[in-house]
Amino acid sequence: MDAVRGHLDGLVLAVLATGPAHGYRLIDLLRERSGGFFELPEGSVYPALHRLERAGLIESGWSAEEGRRRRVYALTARGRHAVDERRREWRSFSAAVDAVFGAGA
Amino acid sequence: MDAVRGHLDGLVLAVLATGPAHGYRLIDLLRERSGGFFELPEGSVYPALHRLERAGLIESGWSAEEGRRRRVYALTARGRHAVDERRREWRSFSAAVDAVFGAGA
DNA sequence: CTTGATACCTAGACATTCTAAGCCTAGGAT
DNA sequence: ATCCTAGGCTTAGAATGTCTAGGTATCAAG
Repeated sequence: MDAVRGHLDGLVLAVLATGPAHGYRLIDLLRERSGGFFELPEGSVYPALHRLERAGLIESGWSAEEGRRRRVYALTARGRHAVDERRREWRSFSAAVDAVFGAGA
Repeated sequence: MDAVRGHLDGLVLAVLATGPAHGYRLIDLLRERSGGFFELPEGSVYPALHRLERAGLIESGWSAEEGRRRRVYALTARGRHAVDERRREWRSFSAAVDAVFGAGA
C-alpha cells in the first residue's frame, strides 16, 4: 500500500474519529471500512500512531485488562479538528487528480 | 505537493495521453487541468519523466527549433496502456479513502 | 547588460512506508 | 507438556520518491 503515502495519517485519524481503538484493531478497521482495500502492515501503522501522538493529535493509555496488553488510542481536541482538515485536503486533492485523469476508460 | 507521492507518474501519463509535451509545458498543463492545484517543482517532474522513459512508458526527442532546446515526450504503446491501468488504480484507491473518511464535514 | 521568463538537469536532504525481525500472552491442538 | 497460531506491540534499516537548491543556457525586454 505504497499509494497511501502522505494520506495514512488522515486515514488513521478518520478511523479514530469514530471511537478509540488499539493498533491491531485499527488495522482491521481500515481493512473493513475500505472494503478490503487497505492491508496495512504493522510496520506502517504503529510508527504512524507514534507520530500522531508526538504531534498531539491522539493520546494513548494501556488497557487495564489482564494478560493482553493493548495501547488504546483516542483523538485529542486538536486531533478532532485535524480530521476535518485532512478530509478537506483529501477532497481537494482527489478532485484535482480526477480532473487531470479526466473521464477516460 | 507531497501528497502526490505515488500518483505523479499516473498524472504525467494522463497529461501526455492528450498529446505530446515538453517538461516545462507539462508542469503548466498539470496546473491548468487541476484548476491550479498542482504547482509541481521541476525537481519533481523531470526525474519522473526520466523514470517513465527508462520504464518504456514514454519516449522523447529534442525539438528541432533553433535556440530553445526542448525535450518533447510522448506516450509509447505501453504507456497508452498504462494510463488506463493507472486510472483504474487511482479510482479504487480514491474510493477506498473516501469510504474511510466517510461523509463527515 | 541586467533582469526575468523559458527550459533542462541533478545531488543531496528529507519524510514516510515497508521488510523483517524480535518479544510477549493466550488458547487450542498434538 | 509442547507446539502452533493468533493477537498485540516495537523498532532498525532498506527502499522509494518528492523537494530543495543549486547549476547551465537561450532569448526578449527594459
